[in-house]
Amino acid sequence: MLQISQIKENKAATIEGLKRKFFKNAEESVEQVLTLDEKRRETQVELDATLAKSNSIAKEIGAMMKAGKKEEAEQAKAETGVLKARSKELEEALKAIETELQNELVLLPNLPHVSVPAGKTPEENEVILENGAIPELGEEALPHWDLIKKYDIIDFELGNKITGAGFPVYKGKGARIQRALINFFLDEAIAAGYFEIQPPILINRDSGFGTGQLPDKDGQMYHATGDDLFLIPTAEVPITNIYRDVILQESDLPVKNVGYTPCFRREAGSWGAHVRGLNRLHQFDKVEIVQINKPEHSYTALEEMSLHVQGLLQKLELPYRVLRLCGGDMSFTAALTYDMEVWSAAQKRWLEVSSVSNFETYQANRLKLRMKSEGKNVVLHTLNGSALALPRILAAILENNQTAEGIKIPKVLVPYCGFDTI
RNA sequence: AGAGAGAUGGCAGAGUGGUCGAUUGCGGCGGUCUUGAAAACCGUUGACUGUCAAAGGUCCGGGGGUUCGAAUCCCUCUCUCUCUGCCA
Repeated sequence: MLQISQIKENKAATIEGLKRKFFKNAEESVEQVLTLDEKRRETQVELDATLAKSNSIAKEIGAMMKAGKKEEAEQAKAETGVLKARSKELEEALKAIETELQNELVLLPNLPHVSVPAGKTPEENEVILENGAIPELGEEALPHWDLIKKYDIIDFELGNKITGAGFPVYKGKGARIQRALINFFLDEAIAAGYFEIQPPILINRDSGFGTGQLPDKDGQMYHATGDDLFLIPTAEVPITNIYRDVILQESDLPVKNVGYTPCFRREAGSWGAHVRGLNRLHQFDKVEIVQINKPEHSYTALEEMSLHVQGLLQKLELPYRVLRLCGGDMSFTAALTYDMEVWSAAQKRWLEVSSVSNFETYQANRLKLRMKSEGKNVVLHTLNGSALALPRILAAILENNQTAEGIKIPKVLVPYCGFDTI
């Protein structure tokens, strides 16, 4: 959620930023927000004055009662009736204005960072780096959905039976390489200074709101209606919400957390081409890194996170590229996002395996996540990124490393797996 | 799941209708003393909002109500603890 104070101070820049995110009616929305805020302040001021008067009369009545001036007290009581009615009126008005303001504010996406390229579609994302040799496979090379059958390591049919489409069953070496990847990713993050967290994977509405999944994206999450809880789409949600309504000390920063969780996404409406096999699932595993930083350090942290993710891909010997997303392709809440994609040699296309973003104050403002600095509360910056999401990494490993003798496991994973070939 | 008890400032813990935004202790901060430290003693110390600064407003788990006035009374929700039951 954008900060009203920021919108007020940088009205033109706000409108311009909203436009770069292809937000419709930017002028009108900003105007509406500012008008509502003005109205809110006026109402608040009048309400405060009315309450102040009531308070002082109530105090006087107390004194009169003590002094035994009963009649005077009765008279004063009669006086408060008008004030009471007025303050009730104002309170209701204030509530209505605040709700309206909140509803309006929540519709505004985050503003893009200056370095975000113009553009609307994925084609307009900027490729800023490509690393690693693209493997050339022979004609007989198989896509991963055939490889998993050939070696019997992941079973989609069994998943269909137990749950439904998009819930694969990992078996034998398939299960073991999953576990190896998770441990490898966690160990690497811990070595880079991250603190491991194992959060709940069901979240309540407040948490969903805090990181921006609610109110508008509830259709993307699985909903446990009996308890009104949601299955997390990413560990970002519970790990960032640890800091909801928290005021940190300057010395606590930066906060660097890492967590492994399964992730659940309904992916309603996004099924179709290019989603075969492991490319898109309803349940998948992911190790997520989350940082909380002072505003002046957040972009350095973003680069650091990007390099961390790239280091993982290098160690796994996967060819990858880094994209800087354009305004139109970035998520609602991000100010700057790098996507990491690995080359899938049999599908012959890039697969997104990580998305590293700086949200600046957008989430922190909703979360009320601040730091106390020189007596003032400063809204902090939040960042997060996948490090990494498993299924597409596994797909790339399977496809890129296939040989006549089997699939070669990347060296760095061998100690974690306990085998070097599938 | 059933019965009972409870939720108050960083922590502990008073407060049952009128200078209570809240006694007190610990902790924190400042000082005296000391070569230095500790101890002791003195002072100070909740948060949010608002403002140039004030004033003002809000907050005693959340929400609602009674009252001129609520931490205190009523309703409701959530959570915690104890006992019983069940269970990985």
